[in-house]
Amino acid sequence: MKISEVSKKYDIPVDTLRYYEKAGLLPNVKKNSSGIRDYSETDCNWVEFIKCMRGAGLPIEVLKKYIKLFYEGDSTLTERKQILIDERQKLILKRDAIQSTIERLNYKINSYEETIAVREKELLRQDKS
Amino acid sequence: MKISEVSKKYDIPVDTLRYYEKAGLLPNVKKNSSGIRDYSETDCNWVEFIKCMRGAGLPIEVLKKYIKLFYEGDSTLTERKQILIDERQKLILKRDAIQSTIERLNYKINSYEETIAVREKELLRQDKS
DNA sequence: TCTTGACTTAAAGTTAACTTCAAGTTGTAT
DNA sequence: ATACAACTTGAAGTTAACTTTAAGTCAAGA
Repeated sequence: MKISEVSKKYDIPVDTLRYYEKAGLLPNVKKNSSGIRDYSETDCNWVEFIKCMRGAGLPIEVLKKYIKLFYEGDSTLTERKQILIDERQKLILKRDAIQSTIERLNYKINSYEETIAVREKELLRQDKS
Repeated sequence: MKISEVSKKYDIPVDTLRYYEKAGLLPNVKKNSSGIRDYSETDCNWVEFIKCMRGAGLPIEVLKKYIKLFYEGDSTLTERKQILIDERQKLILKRDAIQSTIERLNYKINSYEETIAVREKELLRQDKS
């Protein structure tokens, strides 16, 4: 798979894909004799994984570390697991912060609706008098 | 209230408080005759609001717009409400993306646990033989 | 063969949100 | 009075994650 196809498939700019590779997130993308990238299925799965994790805000550095350990083999299993546990915990906190902000916004939006309703009634009363 | 007290109360660096003010998020902080800031209760409430919204990732620019409109009075009520609705929607999407990433991590962590358990059993069997 | 569009690189530029720095002023305790 | 911590400003520096630019190479169609 060429970079432009991967780009389309996962909706990630080609520049970003090359950037990820340079940053160490895709250490195994092969190139043909003329230097053009050919993404394997495994590469694509990594791209999809990276997209998901980045979408939740995991830093490049963390993903880099994780992927590096992955390619080091089974001796890094527990370390990799710990990274995922740590990041999951951060996501839980982040999700909860967002959730309570959503609830605060719900409350505020309701207040706005009430205030606006009152203002409209007042205008109506003025029209009639 | 002095800036250092506000900083302590809300756990926000003084530099960040001054930065917020410069960015237009705290347009009403008064200064005494020698130029030292004196935060009113209203200022503090804005600080708390900003902290909450920033904690969920709302951009400075959005908060700046909202606060500007607030100080323009009742004629901006519906526009302010719309900003909150838009930002709430973004937060909902963000929360859901994080939630599905958490679930994916749950699954992966479970897989790691199983894999590690198998590895440990294998080691044990080797020890015995 | 020539053009065109996709590919390559390294390096510089951008954006958001701080964070630090330099240089000076003020308030309080001894 | 003097030290010293906290305050002030404007400007420069930092970090993460892209994004753009410049300058070139490669492959396929007219």
